[in-house]
Amino acid sequence: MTQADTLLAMYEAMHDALGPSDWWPGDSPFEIAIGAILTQNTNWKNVERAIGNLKDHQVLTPEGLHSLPVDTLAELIRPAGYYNIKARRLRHFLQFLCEEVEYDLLALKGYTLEDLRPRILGINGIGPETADAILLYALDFPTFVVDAYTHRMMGRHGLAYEDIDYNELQSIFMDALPEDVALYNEYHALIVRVGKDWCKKKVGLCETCPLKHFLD
DNA sequence: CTCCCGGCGC
DNA sequence: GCGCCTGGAG
Repeated sequence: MTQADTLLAMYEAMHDALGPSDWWPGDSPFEIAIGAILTQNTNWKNVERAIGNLKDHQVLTPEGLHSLPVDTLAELIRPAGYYNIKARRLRHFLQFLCEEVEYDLLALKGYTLEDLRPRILGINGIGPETADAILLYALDFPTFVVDAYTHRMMGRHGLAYEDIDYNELQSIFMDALPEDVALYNEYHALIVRVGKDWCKKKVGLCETCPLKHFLD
């Protein structure tokens, strides 16, 4: 069985067990992008509270959010944690949107992935995972999102060494899988779901895991 | 107490 | 490479 066959079979196993994920949760591409920044090392439930606050104050638009003083923004996103840092990170992203496309997020779809990804990574506060989440889930670019769950799951299955870096792990998936936005979208979603419920940090609940047949 | 769909600055 | 940022749930 080749690496590609294994990764595709793992996808099938997770999808058969869990069904479609319908990701990313969010009512608009802009909301998805904001959620990607707010969820950095943070439980999604807390992000939902923060986004709810932004909606309640009717500022979940690029111009509306950018018009807020940073302290006001921080207070609104407080439930998401790291609120002072994240308020600044959101403003860096909004500043980029303003300068690059005059707040028209979807205009970024006209860029090539190769051109746009480095620009997104150049925004202070947006690293590779957040950048790829925005590119894939908000803008439909075919880039694979790697996160802590991906590292853990691949490590425990002997498919990646422990200190593999982001780009290497991303390449394992992108070299093996067909370039398919819907597949990348659902694959990462399934990894997160398995990571939360089975492939936990301290101990994996391997006995009941959808991927148990892929252990040595 | 640990963990959470990380990233930065030192 | 390490400390820091932070609230909320379990």
